[in-house]
Amino acid sequence: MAGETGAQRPKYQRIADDLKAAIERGEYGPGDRLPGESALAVQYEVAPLTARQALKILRIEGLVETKRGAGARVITFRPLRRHGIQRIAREQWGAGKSIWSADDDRPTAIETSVDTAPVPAHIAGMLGLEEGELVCTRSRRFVLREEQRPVQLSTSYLPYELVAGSAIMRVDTGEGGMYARLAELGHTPVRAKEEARSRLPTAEEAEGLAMPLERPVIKLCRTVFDADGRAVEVNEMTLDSAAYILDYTFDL
Amino acid sequence: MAGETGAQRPKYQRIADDLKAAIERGEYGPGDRLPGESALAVQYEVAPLTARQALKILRIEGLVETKRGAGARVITFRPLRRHGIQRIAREQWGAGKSIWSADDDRPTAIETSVDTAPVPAHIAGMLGLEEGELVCTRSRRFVLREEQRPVQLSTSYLPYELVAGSAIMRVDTGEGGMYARLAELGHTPVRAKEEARSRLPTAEEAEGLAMPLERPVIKLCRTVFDADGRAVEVNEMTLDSAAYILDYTFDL
DNA sequence: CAGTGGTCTAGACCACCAA
DNA sequence: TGGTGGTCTAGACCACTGC
Repeated sequence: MAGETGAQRPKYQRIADDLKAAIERGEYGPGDRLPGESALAVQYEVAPLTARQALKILRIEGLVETKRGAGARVITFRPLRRHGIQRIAREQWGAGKSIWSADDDRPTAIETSVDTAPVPAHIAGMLGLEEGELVCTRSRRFVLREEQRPVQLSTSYLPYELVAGSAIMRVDTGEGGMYARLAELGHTPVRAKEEARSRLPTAEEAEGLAMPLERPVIKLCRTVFDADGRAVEVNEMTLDSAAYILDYTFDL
Repeated sequence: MAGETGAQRPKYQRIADDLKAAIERGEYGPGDRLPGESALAVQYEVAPLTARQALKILRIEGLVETKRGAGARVITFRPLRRHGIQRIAREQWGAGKSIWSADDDRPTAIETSVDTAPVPAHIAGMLGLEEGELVCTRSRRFVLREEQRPVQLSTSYLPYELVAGSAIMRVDTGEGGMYARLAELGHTPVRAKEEARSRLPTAEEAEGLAMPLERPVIKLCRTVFDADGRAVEVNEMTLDSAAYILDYTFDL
């Protein structure tokens, strides 16, 4: 049977392929329990560890969720679509809307904390600050409203000197959000830069996103500039890589 | 053990953390060989499999490259920065430049193959074609010139009816590339949409990119539209997730 | 050739969940 | 409380690399 492309595909890959295909066919629906690793071991005549490696693949891809006493259950897999450009377009916050309303799946909010602290070393350069200068930090955790599932961690850094005393330092930034307030302060955001890369999560990130350690996160870093070219905000985001599609639409 | 700091952090995670820190400190430079798994097993007093799990983490993050008879060697890790927007700006191809010249790391070359085939099902909708209609496919493989390292697979789909007989169906599309030719055909690209998501590679993708099966790829799908809003090209790209930073800079 | 990593087996203990 | 997955051990064989 084997012998086509790369000689023999490992057993755990074949088992994973089978399970994926079964999920694809609808044989296991969202919430259904997959066969346990011991059952798979018997069925495929492999050692339990080999069966587990197969399940691990599905977990990395976000197809199943495994819990210790429970089994492996199929996830309702509908990735969020994040519109990187339209969502922070001026029409959004200019009209008093939250930037989230530009997304297909708006269901998100939660757990905002505002603080003042010395600028972290890796942020200082991006904001044009010296070591030791103060920034306002706004940390948020976004959770899907219905499923209770956390999908994003976010921390914004703004120069303290710029936003001190403004509504940006309050948990509720008011109509139009942070960008509308920045505009009122004379620093209208006119340009943004987003950098996306992928890496494995830290223990804290994995816990905060309720995701396995072996699944990568997308680190998204947005820098926003005013008309003078000054960086007024750096937003570091952490996304579950299996939960998101990033979307950028632009004119040439 | 001595310190109870880790509490419940798995041993293989601790070992991986140690190795990452050592690489960070420069203790192991690019090309250096890390201790083998048996050496690690002795050093940390764990089973060989546990040591291997640690090395697997470094391999997923792209810090080391493992080969069967050789050991684990530290990678020269300089992620490529891909400018999603500027690189296909009209000034680029309009001036006769290759779109790659917009990137910091232009060192990329090819293996182009052009073909004509029925449109794949998942592409048909994006191009507004019916099942069975023909498309021109341009498949390429991009390799870092110096290191010989493959970093991207790419397949473009264009409606056959649109490009039949043009230079787009030749391997060398001429000055300014495909987009300049599309403009000459009366379908000047004016708008683009890029979708990025992450998943584990297929066996073919992993082989084509010379990367491990357990490290995710970034699937990047670009659709390009002309002034009439017609989709004239769909480009499906596969990127090594450890090798790329995606960069989108835009006005609000 | 000796040594390496990749896969696999056959056990074990533990933390945790569900019935 | 019984069964689950998460971690770990102690072996094994094979494919491959470098000498």
